[in-house]
Amino acid sequence: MSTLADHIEAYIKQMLRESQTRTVELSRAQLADVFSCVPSQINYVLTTRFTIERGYIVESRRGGGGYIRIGHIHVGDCTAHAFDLLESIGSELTEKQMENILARLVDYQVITNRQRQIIRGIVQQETSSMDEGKDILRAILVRAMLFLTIKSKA
Amino acid sequence: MSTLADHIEAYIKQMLRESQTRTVELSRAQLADVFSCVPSQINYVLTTRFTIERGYIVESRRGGGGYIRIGHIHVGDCTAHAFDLLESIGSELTEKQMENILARLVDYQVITNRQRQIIRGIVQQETSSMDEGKDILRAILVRAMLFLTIKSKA
DNA sequence: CCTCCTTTGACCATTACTGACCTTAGTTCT
DNA sequence: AGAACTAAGGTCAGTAATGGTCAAAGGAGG
Repeated sequence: MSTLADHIEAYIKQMLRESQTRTVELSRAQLADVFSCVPSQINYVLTTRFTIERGYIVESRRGGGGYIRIGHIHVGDCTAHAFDLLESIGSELTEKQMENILARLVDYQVITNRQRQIIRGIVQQETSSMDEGKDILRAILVRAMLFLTIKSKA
Repeated sequence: MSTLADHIEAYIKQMLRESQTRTVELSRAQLADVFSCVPSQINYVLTTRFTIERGYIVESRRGGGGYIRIGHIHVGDCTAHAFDLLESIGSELTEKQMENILARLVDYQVITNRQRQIIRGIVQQETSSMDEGKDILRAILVRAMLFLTIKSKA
């Protein structure tokens, strides 16, 4: 965690944690000012880190009294939600899609950060020597490992 | 007789030993500079020495503020046997071979009986619709799930 | 010699950050 | 009501800063 974008991300997540409603409203210009950066840097952080794939919803309004509102989708039963996520994996899974799923499962505390790293390593290991079909094998592997993890807990 | 790669390996391992968290973060370019070599030499060392089989987890990020992070997973004696078993899995694994391995792992208390059943189910699920290559996929799946289980414990 | 491991470098991919320019919404003046 | 002004936020393309890949060359040992 060392770039400006990382710090802004952490800052927003902290605000989210502190808010009861899992929603924060902020002013782009003000936030940019806090971090002494250009306002568009905020957009950069929002579009790269607070995506719908990771469970965030960002709304905004321009003009006078404009704002940016960030919400985090959280479900009561994390395990159930994890199952849904897993079932959404089709026959292929790109690295980006995998990252998003892992990020959400870490968020939901269904897997630990360490487990995420291990899963990444294993997938990389197993797919590295392939020249085609990586996405297919990745889908199978991720599904298998996550199912095992989730079911082992239940 | 030690090569440059050996020195870099030793250097990183030293850093790991000195770190409290068993994790080090480094800059590829800087490290290459320390050893006056091309940056890709670092990748060579990482891919040949810091593999998941040897218990290392390597993460990296490109771009501004990029980094390479290396973590180490200790495996206890209780799981050492399990590791040997896993490494004995070749490119194919029949159902019988799988059953043998699972039985031994249950014996060693590396996995529970319940986990064995879950693994069976997942393998069944994933291979059922294939008409050839089942043994290959089974090898990959079992290896992945068992690696994950063992390493998650460490 | 032949093979395997090491080393290098040219070329590639990804991520972060900035600034000029654009769009939208509210407010005020005529 | 309409025009002009003010106050937000949005886009996008360019630049810089990293790390990744791969094939070819080099070298040590058998």
